[in-house]
Amino acid sequence: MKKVTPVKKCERIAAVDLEPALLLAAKKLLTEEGPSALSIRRIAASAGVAPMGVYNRFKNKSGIVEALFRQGFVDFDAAMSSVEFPIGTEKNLQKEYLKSIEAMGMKYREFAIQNPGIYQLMFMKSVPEFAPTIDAVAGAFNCFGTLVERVAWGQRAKILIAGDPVEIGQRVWATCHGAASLEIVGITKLLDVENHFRMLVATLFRGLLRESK
Amino acid sequence: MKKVTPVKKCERIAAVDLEPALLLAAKKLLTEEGPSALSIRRIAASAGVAPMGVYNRFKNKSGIVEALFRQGFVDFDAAMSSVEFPIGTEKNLQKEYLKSIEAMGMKYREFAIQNPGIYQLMFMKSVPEFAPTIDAVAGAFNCFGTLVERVAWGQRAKILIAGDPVEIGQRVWATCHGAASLEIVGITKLLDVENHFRMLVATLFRGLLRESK
DNA sequence: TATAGTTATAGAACACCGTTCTACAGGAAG
DNA sequence: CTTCCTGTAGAACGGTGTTCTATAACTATA
Repeated sequence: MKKVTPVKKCERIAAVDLEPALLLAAKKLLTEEGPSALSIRRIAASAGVAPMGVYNRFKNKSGIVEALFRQGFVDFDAAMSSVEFPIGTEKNLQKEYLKSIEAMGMKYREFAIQNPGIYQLMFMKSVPEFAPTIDAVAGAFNCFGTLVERVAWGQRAKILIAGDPVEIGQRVWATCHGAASLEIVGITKLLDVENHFRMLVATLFRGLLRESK
Repeated sequence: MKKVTPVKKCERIAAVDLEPALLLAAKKLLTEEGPSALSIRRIAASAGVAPMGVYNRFKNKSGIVEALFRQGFVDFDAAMSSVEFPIGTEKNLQKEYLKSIEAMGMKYREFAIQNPGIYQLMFMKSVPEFAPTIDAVAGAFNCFGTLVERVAWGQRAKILIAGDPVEIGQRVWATCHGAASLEIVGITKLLDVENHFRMLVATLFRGLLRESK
């Protein structure tokens, strides 16, 4: 038995690239049937492979779930960053600023409503046996930076009250998350939930305004 | 085979009353080890009985989980209702009102922090295979009434802005839930989370004030 | 090209899960 | 005492995550 220099995994090219197929199948199961349908056997079967096919690409179930978790935050960040933001010192700056904030809020809700399975995985521990690694959590907090920057921008423009922009950003996040998550799990009697969300964000920012109007 | 009038279950007295013991064991498991530890076998073993002992008292797993769910809302309602509320038309009424609102908010957070397992069961679908019956959901919405009443009270006292008190109450609930749930799942970098919660509620109610101050 | 070595695969196996079935023990009613 | 019913324990079934085993396929070297 002679020792042999091992061959790198990535040098090998699979006939079909399984990893994306597995992730797609997992996302589909999570979205369409919820967390309890997210099993190794079903993911593998849905991708047309044996359960071991999952373990060959990922360490274990937490591994593939974490891949969904990370991709979720990438998509989430893209959605949030896509919202336009006032650039210069225009006329009616405060009005423009609040309009963009409202748009961010509505974009937040849109992401949550359109991706409830992923959203619950990201923010609501919906897969009980899964806990993200500290590395994945750090990646998740990156998206938070965009929000903090926009809060700080509003403070520099003398629109918002003073204070730690991280703490104030967390107030905004908590507010959006509260409404979105209650809506996802169906804890509401309201008919027009979209308008409720809009009003909630508006109320919070009325409370955050430097000058009362 | 003659038809016999059946004996009522409750006429029989068990040596030890198993139902409370099972519920206690279930709550303990949920609190100390999380939703994935909440299994029929472990609940039964923890109460010193075979798995069938659970099925004799409850229809199935959802049955015992729903009992936890219902009891959670009873305890939650008691906690919320325990917060003092200004009664008459005192001096500094607005100040007193806002103080009691802040106290309610902090009580909300206290309940969530001290009963994270139950809280997640109640508001975050933490047990994937469990969905409360419409009857249990109706019971859950009862606690919401207290909040709505206090919002309406603030409107009558000309402290808060006008609007549907149910919708405004939902804004308050969503805000508290957002901060509490993010704290429970650990999505925050803040050091003083308690103060953050207090500031958030204060911000929301600054936005809900009729007269800007 | 032929052979050796490494990898990915399928499938069985293990311990756990919720649930159901079966057989048995014990008390209540006639 | 006999009959009936209830609550019990334990096995069993199909599901879960995970590991092990044997085989097939592919890469690298002689």
